[in-house]
Amino acid sequence: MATQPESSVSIEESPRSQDFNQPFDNQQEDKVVSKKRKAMPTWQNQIRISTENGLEGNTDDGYSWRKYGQKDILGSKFPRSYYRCTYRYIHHCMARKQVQRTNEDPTVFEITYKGQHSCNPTASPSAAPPHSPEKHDPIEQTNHQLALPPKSGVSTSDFDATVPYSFSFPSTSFGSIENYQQPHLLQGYSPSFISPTTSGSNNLTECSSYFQHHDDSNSSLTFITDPQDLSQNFPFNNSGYFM
DNA sequence: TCTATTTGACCAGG
DNA sequence: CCTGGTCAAATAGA
Repeated sequence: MATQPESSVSIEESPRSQDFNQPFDNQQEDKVVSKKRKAMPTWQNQIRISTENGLEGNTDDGYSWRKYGQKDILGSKFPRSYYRCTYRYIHHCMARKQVQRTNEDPTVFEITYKGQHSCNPTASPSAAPPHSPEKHDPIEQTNHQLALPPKSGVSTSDFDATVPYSFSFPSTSFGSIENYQQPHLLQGYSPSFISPTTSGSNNLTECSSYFQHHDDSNSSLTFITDPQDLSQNFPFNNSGYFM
Protein backbone atom coordinates (compact mmCIF):
# COMPACT_ATOMS: atom_id res chain seq x y z
CA MET A 1 0.00 0.00 0.00
CA ALA A 2 2.95 2.18 0.31
CA THR A 3 2.86 2.56 -3.39
CA GLN A 4 -0.21 4.63 -3.17
CA PRO A 5 0.45 8.31 -3.30
CA GLU A 6 -2.00 8.69 -0.53
CA SER A 7 0.52 7.51 1.94
CA SER A 8 2.53 10.54 1.16
CA VAL A 9 -0.48 12.61 1.56
CA SER A 10 -1.20 11.56 5.05
CA ILE A 11 2.35 12.28 5.92
CA GLU A 12 2.79 15.54 4.21
CA GLU A 13 -0.68 16.85 4.25
CA SER A 14 -2.32 16.97 7.57
CA PRO A 15 -5.97 16.18 7.69
CA ARG A 16 -7.64 19.47 7.38
CA SER A 17 -10.52 19.78 9.70
CA GLN A 18 -13.41 20.51 7.55
CA ASP A 19 -16.46 18.59 8.46
CA PHE A 20 -16.65 18.13 12.14
CA ASN A 21 -13.17 18.68 13.33
CA GLN A 22 -12.27 21.53 15.48
CA PRO A 23 -9.23 23.35 14.23
CA PHE A 24 -8.27 23.93 17.81
CA ASP A 25 -7.66 20.33 18.55
CA ASN A 26 -4.58 20.32 16.50
CA GLN A 27 -1.38 20.28 18.39
CA GLN A 28 0.65 21.74 15.65
CA GLU A 29 -1.68 24.11 14.00
CA ASP A 30 1.28 26.35 13.79
CA LYS A 31 1.39 26.08 10.10
CA VAL A 32 -1.96 24.59 9.61
CA VAL A 33 -3.91 26.79 7.33
CA SER A 34 -1.12 29.12 6.64
CA LYS A 35 -2.38 32.61 6.89
CA LYS A 36 -0.45 33.79 3.96
CA ARG A 37 -1.38 31.96 0.88
CA LYS A 38 0.00 34.48 -1.48
CA ALA A 39 3.61 35.29 -2.05
CA MET A 40 3.67 33.21 -5.13
CA PRO A 41 4.39 34.13 -8.69
CA THR A 42 1.32 34.78 -10.68
CA TRP A 43 1.01 35.53 -14.31
CA GLN A 44 -1.85 35.47 -16.69
CA ASN A 45 -2.14 34.36 -20.21
CA GLN A 46 -4.87 34.74 -22.68
CA ILE A 47 -5.37 31.92 -25.06
CA ARG A 48 -7.66 32.45 -27.91
CA ILE A 49 -9.35 29.42 -29.23
CA SER A 50 -10.14 29.72 -32.83
CA THR A 51 -13.60 28.56 -33.52
CA GLU A 52 -12.23 26.64 -36.39
CA ASN A 53 -9.43 24.90 -34.68
CA GLY A 54 -9.44 23.74 -31.17
CA LEU A 55 -5.71 23.44 -31.23
CA GLU A 56 -5.35 26.60 -29.36
CA GLY A 57 -7.81 25.30 -26.92
CA ASN A 58 -5.19 22.97 -25.76
CA THR A 59 -4.42 24.70 -22.54
CA ASP A 60 -2.01 21.95 -21.80
CA ASP A 61 1.25 23.71 -21.33
CA GLY A 62 3.20 20.54 -21.04
CA TYR A 63 2.40 19.88 -17.44
CA SER A 64 -0.05 17.54 -15.92
CA TRP A 65 -2.88 19.37 -14.32
CA ARG A 66 -5.58 17.97 -12.19
CA LYS A 67 -8.81 19.75 -11.77
CA TYR A 68 -9.64 20.23 -8.16
CA GLY A 69 -12.51 22.59 -8.28
CA GLN A 70 -14.81 24.75 -10.25
CA LYS A 71 -16.59 27.81 -9.11
CA ASP A 72 -18.83 30.34 -10.64
CA ILE A 73 -17.41 33.77 -10.55
CA LEU A 74 -19.62 36.68 -10.00
CA GLY A 75 -19.88 38.65 -13.16
CA SER A 76 -18.57 35.82 -15.21
CA LYS A 77 -20.82 33.84 -17.38
CA PHE A 78 -18.61 30.81 -17.25
CA PRO A 79 -17.30 29.05 -14.20
CA ARG A 80 -13.69 29.18 -13.33
CA SER A 81 -11.78 25.94 -13.24
CA TYR A 82 -9.04 25.33 -10.76
CA TYR A 83 -6.17 23.07 -11.62
CA ARG A 84 -3.19 21.97 -9.67
CA CYS A 85 -0.13 20.02 -10.61
CA THR A 86 -0.68 16.30 -10.65
CA TYR A 87 2.57 15.87 -8.80
CA ARG A 88 1.70 18.17 -6.02
CA TYR A 89 2.43 15.63 -3.36
CA ILE A 90 5.07 13.85 -5.31
CA HIS A 91 7.31 16.76 -5.99
CA HIS A 92 5.77 19.35 -3.84
CA CYS A 93 4.80 21.10 -6.94
CA MET A 94 2.50 23.77 -5.72
CA ALA A 95 1.89 25.12 -9.14
CA ARG A 96 -1.70 25.93 -9.82
CA LYS A 97 -3.63 27.08 -12.75
CA GLN A 98 -6.92 28.83 -13.11
CA VAL A 99 -8.81 28.75 -16.32
CA GLN A 100 -11.65 31.07 -16.93
CA ARG A 101 -13.44 31.67 -20.14
CA THR A 102 -14.02 35.30 -20.82
CA ASN A 103 -17.55 36.40 -20.63
CA GLU A 104 -17.45 38.43 -23.76
CA ASP A 105 -15.27 36.24 -25.85
CA PRO A 106 -15.91 32.60 -25.17
CA THR A 107 -13.12 31.86 -27.53
CA VAL A 108 -10.63 33.44 -25.23
CA PHE A 109 -9.47 31.61 -22.20
CA GLU A 110 -7.83 33.45 -19.43
CA ILE A 111 -5.35 31.20 -17.77
CA THR A 112 -3.81 32.32 -14.57
CA TYR A 113 -0.75 30.47 -13.45
CA LYS A 114 0.21 30.50 -9.84
CA GLY A 115 3.38 29.13 -8.47
CA GLN A 116 6.29 27.55 -10.11
CA HIS A 117 6.61 24.00 -11.27
CA SER A 118 9.07 21.99 -9.30
CA CYS A 119 8.43 19.02 -11.47
CA ASN A 120 9.46 18.36 -14.97
CA PRO A 121 6.90 18.79 -17.69
CA THR A 122 5.20 15.76 -19.06
CA ALA A 123 7.11 16.30 -22.20
CA SER A 124 8.06 12.70 -21.83
CA PRO A 125 8.02 11.13 -25.23
CA SER A 126 6.21 8.19 -23.78
CA ALA A 127 3.37 10.36 -22.72
CA ALA A 128 2.84 12.74 -25.55
CA PRO A 129 4.80 12.34 -28.70
CA PRO A 130 5.47 15.54 -30.50
CA HIS A 131 3.75 14.14 -33.49
CA SER A 132 0.54 13.61 -31.74
CA PRO A 133 -1.86 14.09 -34.60
CA GLU A 134 -4.65 15.11 -32.40
CA LYS A 135 -5.30 14.44 -28.83
CA HIS A 136 -8.73 14.76 -27.42
CA ASP A 137 -7.86 17.54 -25.20
CA PRO A 138 -10.82 18.18 -23.02
CA ILE A 139 -10.28 21.80 -23.62
CA GLU A 140 -11.96 23.41 -20.72
CA GLN A 141 -14.44 20.66 -20.26
CA THR A 142 -17.27 23.06 -19.88
CA ASN A 143 -17.49 23.34 -23.58
CA HIS A 144 -21.07 22.37 -23.62
CA GLN A 145 -21.75 26.00 -23.96
CA LEU A 146 -19.86 26.47 -27.10
CA ALA A 147 -18.83 23.32 -28.78
CA LEU A 148 -15.73 24.02 -30.75
CA PRO A 149 -15.74 22.03 -33.91
CA PRO A 150 -12.58 20.01 -33.91
CA LYS A 151 -10.74 20.69 -37.03
CA SER A 152 -7.24 20.25 -38.14
CA GLY A 153 -6.16 23.45 -39.65
CA VAL A 154 -3.62 26.08 -39.21
CA SER A 155 -3.41 27.47 -35.81
CA THR A 156 -3.82 31.14 -35.86
CA SER A 157 -2.36 31.77 -32.53
CA ASP A 158 -2.74 35.36 -31.88
CA PHE A 159 -1.12 34.92 -28.61
CA ASP A 160 1.08 37.84 -27.89
CA ALA A 161 4.62 36.88 -27.33
CA THR A 162 5.24 40.17 -25.70
CA VAL A 163 5.51 38.48 -22.41
CA PRO A 164 9.03 38.68 -21.12
CA TYR A 165 8.79 35.14 -19.94
CA SER A 166 9.03 33.36 -23.19
CA PHE A 167 5.64 32.00 -22.61
CA SER A 168 4.98 31.15 -26.16
CA PHE A 169 2.92 28.09 -26.61
CA PRO A 170 3.87 25.74 -29.34
CA SER A 171 1.23 26.97 -31.63
CA THR A 172 2.67 26.24 -34.99
CA SER A 173 5.56 24.14 -33.96
CA PHE A 174 4.49 21.19 -31.94
CA GLY A 175 7.09 19.13 -30.27
CA SER A 176 9.30 21.85 -29.01
CA ILE A 177 7.95 21.83 -25.58
CA GLU A 178 11.32 21.43 -24.11
CA ASN A 179 12.13 25.02 -24.67
CA TYR A 180 9.33 25.75 -22.35
CA GLN A 181 10.76 28.23 -19.99
CA GLN A 182 9.26 29.67 -16.96
CA PRO A 183 9.98 33.09 -15.68
CA HIS A 184 13.59 33.07 -14.85
CA LEU A 185 12.81 35.61 -12.27
CA LEU A 186 12.77 32.82 -9.80
CA GLN A 187 16.40 32.29 -10.32
CA GLY A 188 17.08 35.70 -9.04
CA TYR A 189 15.29 34.91 -5.89
CA SER A 190 16.28 32.55 -3.17
CA PRO A 191 16.60 29.21 -4.84
CA SER A 192 18.77 28.01 -2.04
CA PHE A 193 15.63 27.06 -0.32
CA ILE A 194 15.29 23.45 -1.12
CA SER A 195 13.70 20.64 0.73
CA PRO A 196 15.90 17.63 0.12
CA THR A 197 14.42 15.92 3.09
CA THR A 198 11.21 14.83 1.57
CA SER A 199 11.82 15.05 -2.10
CA GLY A 200 15.13 13.46 -1.57
CA SER A 201 14.19 11.11 -4.30
CA ASN A 202 16.59 11.82 -7.04
CA ASN A 203 17.11 15.31 -8.04
CA LEU A 204 15.36 14.61 -11.27
CA THR A 205 14.18 18.11 -11.05
CA GLU A 206 15.56 20.74 -8.91
CA CYS A 207 12.93 22.15 -6.75
CA SER A 208 13.10 25.81 -7.21
CA SER A 209 10.74 26.00 -4.37
CA TYR A 210 10.23 29.59 -3.81
CA PHE A 211 7.76 28.75 -1.14
CA GLN A 212 6.46 31.52 0.90
CA HIS A 213 8.78 34.12 2.12
CA HIS A 214 8.24 36.07 5.20
CA ASP A 215 7.02 38.85 3.15
CA ASP A 216 3.44 39.24 2.24
CA SER A 217 3.15 42.89 1.66
CA ASN A 218 3.64 43.44 -1.97
CA SER A 219 7.19 42.74 -2.77
CA SER A 220 6.18 39.23 -3.40
CA LEU A 221 6.84 37.57 -6.65
CA THR A 222 3.54 38.60 -7.98
CA PHE A 223 4.13 39.60 -11.49
CA ILE A 224 1.62 39.77 -14.19
CA THR A 225 1.95 40.33 -17.83
CA ASP A 226 1.97 43.91 -18.82
CA PRO A 227 -1.48 45.28 -18.37
CA GLN A 228 -1.08 46.95 -21.66
CA ASP A 229 -0.57 43.63 -23.21
CA LEU A 230 -3.87 42.54 -21.88
CA SER A 231 -5.46 45.63 -23.17
CA GLN A 232 -4.61 44.48 -26.60
CA ASN A 233 -6.56 41.38 -26.08
CA PHE A 234 -9.12 43.00 -23.90
CA PRO A 235 -10.40 46.16 -25.37
CA PHE A 236 -13.22 46.09 -22.92
CA ASN A 237 -11.43 47.55 -20.07
CA ASN A 238 -7.91 48.65 -19.67
CA SER A 239 -8.13 48.13 -15.99
CA GLY A 240 -6.89 44.68 -16.54
CA TYR A 241 -10.13 42.93 -16.07
CA PHE A 242 -13.20 42.57 -18.10
CA MET A 243 -16.48 43.98 -17.04
C1' DT B 1 -9.05 -1.35 -10.33
C1' DC B 2 -7.12 2.90 -10.62
C1' DT B 3 -7.02 7.61 -11.91
C1' DA B 4 -9.13 11.79 -13.07
C1' DT B 5 -13.15 14.39 -12.86
C1' DT B 6 -17.38 16.10 -10.74
C1' DT B 7 -20.03 18.34 -7.25
C1' DG B 8 -21.01 20.27 -2.71
C1' DA B 9 -19.59 22.22 1.44
C1' DC B 10 -16.41 24.82 4.27
C1' DC B 11 -13.19 28.38 5.19
C1' DA B 12 -10.77 32.62 4.91
C1' DG B 13 -10.22 37.26 3.23
C1' DG B 14 -11.96 41.74 1.99
C1' DC C 1 -21.88 39.43 4.48
C1' DC C 2 -20.31 38.09 0.11
C1' DT C 3 -17.00 36.13 -3.00
C1' DG C 4 -13.32 33.36 -4.12
C1' DG C 5 -10.51 29.33 -3.21
C1' DT C 6 -9.70 24.63 -1.65
C1' DC C 7 -10.69 20.08 -0.03
C1' DA C 8 -13.03 15.88 0.27
C1' DA C 9 -16.26 12.33 -1.10
C1' DA C 10 -18.62 10.36 -4.95
C1' DT C 11 -18.86 9.20 -9.76
C1' DA C 12 -17.32 8.18 -14.44
C1' DG C 13 -14.12 6.63 -17.68
C1' DA C 14 -10.13 3.92 -19.32
